[in-house]
Amino acid sequence: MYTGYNLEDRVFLAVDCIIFGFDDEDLKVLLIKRDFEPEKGKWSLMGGFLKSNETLDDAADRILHRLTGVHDIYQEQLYSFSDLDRDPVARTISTSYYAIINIEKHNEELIQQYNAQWFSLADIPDLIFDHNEMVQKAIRRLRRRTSINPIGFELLPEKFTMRQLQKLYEAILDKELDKRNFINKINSMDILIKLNEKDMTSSTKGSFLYQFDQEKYDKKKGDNFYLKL
Amino acid sequence: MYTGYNLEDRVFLAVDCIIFGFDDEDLKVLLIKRDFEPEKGKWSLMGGFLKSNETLDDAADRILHRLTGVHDIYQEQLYSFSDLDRDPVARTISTSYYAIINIEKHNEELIQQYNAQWFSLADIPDLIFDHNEMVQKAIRRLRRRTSINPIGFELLPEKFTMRQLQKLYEAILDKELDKRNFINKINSMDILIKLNEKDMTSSTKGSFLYQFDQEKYDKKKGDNFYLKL
DNA sequence: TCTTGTAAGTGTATTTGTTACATTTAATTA
DNA sequence: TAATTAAATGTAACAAATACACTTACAAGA
Repeated sequence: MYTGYNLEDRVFLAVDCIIFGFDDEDLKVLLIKRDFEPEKGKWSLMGGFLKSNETLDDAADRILHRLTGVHDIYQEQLYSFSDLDRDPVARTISTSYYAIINIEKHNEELIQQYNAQWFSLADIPDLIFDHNEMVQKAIRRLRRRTSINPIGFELLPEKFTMRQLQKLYEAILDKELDKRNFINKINSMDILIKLNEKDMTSSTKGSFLYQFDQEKYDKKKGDNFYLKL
Repeated sequence: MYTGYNLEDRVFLAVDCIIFGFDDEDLKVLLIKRDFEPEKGKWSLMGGFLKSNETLDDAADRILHRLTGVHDIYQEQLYSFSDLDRDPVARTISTSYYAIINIEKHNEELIQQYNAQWFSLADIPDLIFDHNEMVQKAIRRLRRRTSINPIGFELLPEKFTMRQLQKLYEAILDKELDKRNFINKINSMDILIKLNEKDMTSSTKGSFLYQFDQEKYDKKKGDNFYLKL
């Protein structure tokens, strides 16, 4: 005899994704305008229900792919939300994930199909259910994670300037950083390759492009390096 | 018409609790010997199913209370585990929580009733399902949390010596600390009250007892003080 | 009562890391 | 060729973290 497995205790388990992107100025979140019930017409996170043949990670990846066309990007489970009345239709627990993607690489058609739009953190509208809470939690987590893991690179194009990287960190941490100190700290991590190429769009002089050195990073990962900005 | 709410997608949602305690020497975890199926006779975390009228936090509190007799102790959601075959009986997702309790304060009768036992971290046996993974994740989280939040005090009796506190941190972080540096750091946080009382059991000289100053701590909490040990 | 043993209690110098800060360079455009 | 714009670069002052050794209080036993 099995204890506890009462069919009436089963619940819907949703997965909602906070998708972060960066556009050279601002950190942004991708939201969809719902054209289905409940809360049709309101903004919300992209989400879906866990299927019986997939894990939560799978579901998050599927949901993200459906909206952006990309797979296998940085993604992390955030928290499971379970307020009794969080979903008015049925008792639904939601496990939230946050993902960070290169804003240039998503599939524009899909985004339009879902009436999706990028919102700067400062302009996030009222979302359905507890989605605003999820976004806030994701921002806090992303900030903390940034000091431990150099995940920021996922948000930039393959080649980027120091200035872009600094702008990104400033957007994530929501504070200004000193240019020289920033460069020194980044260089001391020793996980970037300085290219013999310049980006000429930003100034007449041009600024050197850098690339993330995955190999070096993988070697150092174990050392648990902490980047204090 | 509602999208996605298909009854067959519903799952069992379990809550499993990693319960930490400290006995002056070692950090320990409370495990139960299952006298019910599945995996009867094996060691596991205390757990249960989420009921329709409670949140995950509620469920974690209920489960913890059932085993230890205590309510309202430090407790935090850890992670939701969802491997397809993690539970052989039925598709079950488990949200794990970890709790830290004063090892002296639990209800001994309840513990015996559940065939529960405290295990040092080094001696944790094979557990059912993915419970070992949960415990490992909880340990990592507890270690990280310790440097941000002085949650360690929850594990000690109300009055404690500096040496006990140091032993506790050494057990949590699994490394030796310098006595003088430790005391200086703890004092610099300024959240302890030094009592005019000594504990005479540890030495002939006796060592002063301290108490956690909840009021001072609450005031400082906002400053997000970081304790690097 | 004096010697011995045990853990408690205490401060500083050195090293390391963090911050603050200003000038020169390279190229384009007027 | 002068003016403009952003890029690139190094150091000194300050703060924080670490390493480290001797004295004190008391009890127990000689």
